[in-house]
Amino acid sequence: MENYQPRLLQDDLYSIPIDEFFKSAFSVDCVIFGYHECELRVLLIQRGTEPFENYWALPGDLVYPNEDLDSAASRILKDLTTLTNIPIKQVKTFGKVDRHPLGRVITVAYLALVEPADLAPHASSWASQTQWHSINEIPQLAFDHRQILDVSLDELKNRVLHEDIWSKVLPSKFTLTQFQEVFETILGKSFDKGNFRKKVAKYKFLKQLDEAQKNVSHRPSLLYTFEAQKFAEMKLKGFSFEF
Amino acid sequence: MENYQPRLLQDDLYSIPIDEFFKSAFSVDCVIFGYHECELRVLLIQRGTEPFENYWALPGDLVYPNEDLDSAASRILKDLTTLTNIPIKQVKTFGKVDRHPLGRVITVAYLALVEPADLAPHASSWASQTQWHSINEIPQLAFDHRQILDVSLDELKNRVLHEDIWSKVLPSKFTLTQFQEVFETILGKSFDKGNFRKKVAKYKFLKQLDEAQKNVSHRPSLLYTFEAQKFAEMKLKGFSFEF
DNA sequence: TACACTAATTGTAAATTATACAAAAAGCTT
DNA sequence: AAGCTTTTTGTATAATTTACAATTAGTGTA
Repeated sequence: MENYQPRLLQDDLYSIPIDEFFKSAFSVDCVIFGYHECELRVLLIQRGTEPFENYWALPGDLVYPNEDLDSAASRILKDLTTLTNIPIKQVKTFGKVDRHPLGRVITVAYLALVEPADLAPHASSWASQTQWHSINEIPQLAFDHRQILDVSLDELKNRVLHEDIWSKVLPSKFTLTQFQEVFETILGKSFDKGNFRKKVAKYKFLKQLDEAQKNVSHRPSLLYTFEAQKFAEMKLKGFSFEF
Repeated sequence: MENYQPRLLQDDLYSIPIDEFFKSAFSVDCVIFGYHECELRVLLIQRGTEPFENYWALPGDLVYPNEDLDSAASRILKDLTTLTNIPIKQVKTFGKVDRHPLGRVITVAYLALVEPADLAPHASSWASQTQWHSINEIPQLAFDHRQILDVSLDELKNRVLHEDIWSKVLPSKFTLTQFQEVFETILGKSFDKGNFRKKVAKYKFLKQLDEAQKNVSHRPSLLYTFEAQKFAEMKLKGFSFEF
């Protein structure tokens, strides 16, 4: 390691031994949003140890010395929710010197959107309490987690327009109304039903089935499926929703 | 530090002493784009030491133990360009286990857009060669810097539509043609002049001056200034360019 | 069986915006 | 004064958005 000297500032920096740079750690914090029937929630854990004992916090963990950053995020998501096929992507890294009371720890925030109903009741290997919290009723959070949550919520609004993470919270056959509700809930706006449907009809990745709802006390809706392949093609060409 | 135990996996992880987690380091790499007269370039340095000796690389440095992440990025930008009032914002963190041959080092990429003409010839405190490279002629880069550059270029295209970083590469009084050229160069498209101008005329943050170009051998263009205040207001309301 | 009820689906006219050009204007140059 | 170049304005058409209204297809009820 001795050759890797910081090179920009020669004067004061060279007086810091290189070992001092290798006394920090990094963690991953996961912002796991859950969408179910027009409700947006986030998964929080209650801490069982100091610092911030008993505070609610985003689920997170230190990254193993031999573990990729992305792998760490997937591991945490899986341990918490048992879900493995959910895309979890980086949001931002938080690196204030004093953000962790016990040492220099920077944390990388990751974001996922899941359907809570998909979760098997998760194993108790996790000591602390785990709970969904409505996005409008968030308790005081440990560390800088409130800031991380706010940034992640903005990022969620952005991603739902540019990526297909919304597809994970819809059943395999869904109505256009359900589709619309996902966007209305996450973006916090509402759209004219007729116009929304007309806009959406152009998208080739929504395929209409020869099948309709049953046992609803009104005109049954036609069902659609999501064709991930087609979406990927359009995304390559720069597609994004414009709601 | 002893209380901060990783909590997710209890079995194998608890056998790793906590100290092992504090043997990593993090660095900041700066992707400094330069725009000048329809040319987009990036600032690279040539490494003077192993690993990757003599390779071109993004300017970067380890983060001081007592230095915020954002501060480290500003420091590097300032040392390299002497510029201090340029916004430099995080792009993404790269954290593959093997990305650095000499140890576990994750790096946080930052992005800035500057006007090369603003740079005072920068001090020689930096040992290695520093050079602007056209975005279309990038040599082989050290580490995973090519990937970092690619991701950052995408991010630049995105940010130029959502933020006012373009304002730093225009003179304080500019023509609408100059304004248009910035977007054409960075986005890699071209726009109809008349239509572009009509669209842009609506934006209140572009203020027309009672002043025109001089000594040009054609009809002189009216000059405009950028009103950052107005832009900030519109951005709060969700404004972004739609080119 | 017919009628009411609900939400799905389709339709439409007006307003707005985008697009592709063309024409006119204003300096400098010769 | 005529020509050159780029700016600036204009315009007719096409395309899209918007705000509603009307119709439809089921279920539940009289």
